[in-house]
Parts: sequence; C-alpha cells; structure tokens
Amino acid sequence: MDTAERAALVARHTEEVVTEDELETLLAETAEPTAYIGYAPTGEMHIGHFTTIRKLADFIDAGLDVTVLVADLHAHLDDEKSPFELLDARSEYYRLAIEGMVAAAGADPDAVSFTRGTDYQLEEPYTLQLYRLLADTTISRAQRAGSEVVRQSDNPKLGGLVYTLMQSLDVAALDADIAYGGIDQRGIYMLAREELPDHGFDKPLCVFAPLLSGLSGGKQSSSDRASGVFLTDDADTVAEKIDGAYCPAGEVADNGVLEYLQRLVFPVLAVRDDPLVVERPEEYGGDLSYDAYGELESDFVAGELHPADLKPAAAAAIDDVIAPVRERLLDHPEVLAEAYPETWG
RNA sequence: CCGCCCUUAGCUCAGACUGGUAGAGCAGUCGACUGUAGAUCGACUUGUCCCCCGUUCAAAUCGGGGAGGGCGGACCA
Repeated sequence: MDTAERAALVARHTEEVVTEDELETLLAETAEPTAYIGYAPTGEMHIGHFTTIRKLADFIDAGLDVTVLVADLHAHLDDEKSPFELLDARSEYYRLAIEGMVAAAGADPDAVSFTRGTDYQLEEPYTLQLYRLLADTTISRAQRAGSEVVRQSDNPKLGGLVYTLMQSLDVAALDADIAYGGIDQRGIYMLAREELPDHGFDKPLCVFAPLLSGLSGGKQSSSDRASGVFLTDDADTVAEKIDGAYCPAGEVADNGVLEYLQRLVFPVLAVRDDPLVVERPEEYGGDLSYDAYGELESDFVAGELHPADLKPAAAAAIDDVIAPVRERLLDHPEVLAEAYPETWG
C-alpha cells in the first residue's frame, strides 16, 4: 500500500480530515503514526459508537498504532454523568464493548491499546501541564470548545471546562499524532491545535467521523434508549425500533435507516463479501440484492425500493451485525449489572 | 457569616396571596389515514406537589425546622 492508498483508507467514510495534506505528510514521514480516540464511560453504548469504532479497523490496516482511551475522569467531570463510585465498573464495560465492536468489525482487538484516564491524568507532569493550560485559557474559549460535547445547563460546573482542557492535553499525553472522534469533538480538538503548540507539543491532526441521526430524526442519545439501537438490543427490539423509525420514501436527509446501512451495515458486509438481501413480496417485484450502499440508495431515491420492504431487511442486517457484540456483553452479565445497576441489576 | 429567591408529570412550568387530596404545553402510548415512519386528525396514560413536624374536619397551599440549588451582601488588618 502506498502513501496515497493509506491516506485514502484513513480518510474514507469520514466527515472531515484536518488536514488532508498533513495526513499525507504524516504517513509518508513517520514510521508508525499513532491515533487515539477517547470515550467517557457514561451511558450504555449504541450503534452510533459502533460506526465510529468500526473505522479503527481501517486505521489498523493503514498501519496506524491505535489507542483507545477510556476517559473515566471525564465521565464524572461532565456533570457527574457517571457517579464516581461507578467509574471502575463502567470503564470495564466500555472496554468489553469496544473490544467486541472492534472484533465485529473484522479487526483484532489485541491490535488496539487500551488506557484509562486515571492511569496517567493524576500524575504530576500531566497535572502541571493542566494547570498551565487552565492559567491561559479563558472561560468563554473553553465553553465554546466543549459546547457540543459537555452537557449544557444554566448553572454549568467547573468540571465541564476542565474536561475540555484535559481532552486537549490527552492528545499530547498519549503522544498521538492523530486525534480521532465524532464530528461533535471538533471544537475541543481545534482548541488542542491552537493551544498545544504554545505549550511545546505538536499540533495534532484530526479525523472526524460523521454522527448518525437518531431514528426519530433527532440526534442519537445514550440517555434515550428509543433514539437508536443499543448494543444489547435483541432482534425483536431492533425490529421494533427500525419499524418505528422516521423513513420517508425517496428521502435521504435525516433518514436514520439509510444511515445505519451506509455507515455500519454495508462496511461490515463488505469485509465478509456478503450482499444485503431485501425480501419483497412478488406483487411489488420480488426480492432484491445489493452489493453496495450506492445501489440501494439509488433505488430508494428512485422509488424502486419502498421503506416498508427496506425496514425489515435493515433490521435483520443490523441485528446480524450487532449480534456478536451483544453476545459478548450478555456473556458477562455481572459487568452490565455493576456498570448499570438500575437497568441490569 | 448574613439576607433574599427556587424545589409540582420524563422536560418547561402554572396553581400558593383568598386551604377542599393537581393542571397546561411538549414528550410518550394507542387508534384512523398513508404499502413504513413522519405530518394531520381522534383518544389516553403519567405524580412520595423536596423531606419532617405542627395548625386544621381538610395542607401543594398556612406556621416551624431541615435538605438541595440559585442570587446578593458583608468581611477585606
């Protein structure tokens, strides 16, 4: 694989790369570039996380050294989304779920390094750097950077501000060349690109994944189980949720069903070299089979593929994709019960 | 340390002055209409009224105490 091919692999299915030129340079000049993505272990993981994590397989194939940060302190700093006492349990759950998703994406989980925030964020060098960042970042700058990530309220806590600076510093602390995350993380990593060079660190490249629409048209949320498919949802639940999803015939915008297919199902099917089969009654033209998302979208836009036929096929395919992750999680009921006692205890 | 304000449905809040065991909007659920969903109609559900004590035939409402949250003041040798 030459540099251009590797760059294309890293960049495919992304929302934005900052910047493409820097990516080519990095891949050409660095022996083993590093990329990291951080997750604050808060609510249960869902299919939106899966689409973002699935891309780690591309990173690994492109020769990147991938680290996943389980940012336990962040989970508490952001308006105490996770109680302090649950950080251990939820960190364990996140690691289990993420490993499951990496494996389900066709990559080797052992190729990913895991780190927890508390492994290094309490040590002196990190703390000292954090204080220095705190000293020269304005409140409004930190607020703006974190506005898409940190919970907003009329009476925001200091934790949400520190969260933003810590995440910026994490890029340097983990020695990552590339900061990867959903496009909602853009504000924070732009702050990192601005501030880190002033503190003697390299300016990180950023790769942003698209966010999935929720099934009702809004955003997917960990705190709303109905807004999307969760990793532990069984086949019937997936079918119910997809059946209820906003899905206007012929329209692509805000269509969660199509997004699931494009961003998660087809990439996984491609690895297995399987098509997506849509069963359809004879009166509407009989079964269909798609090897690529583009064909399916064309048919959908043209009105050749009706939502009522698409939905059951999509539900079955989604269930098939999450099944191995679900099984891995349900194999460890004690992990779920300790991390989310109110749901699983 | 002092003073003032707030706490009612999943969310935002009304009701408190003039006690009679609670309402609106949004959300949600279910029908109708569409070969899905949404939109649109139609129907429906939801509550330790922050906690404790007291007054009263009767307290979300009045009195006292407490908890949590917000705002302001004071101290500044």
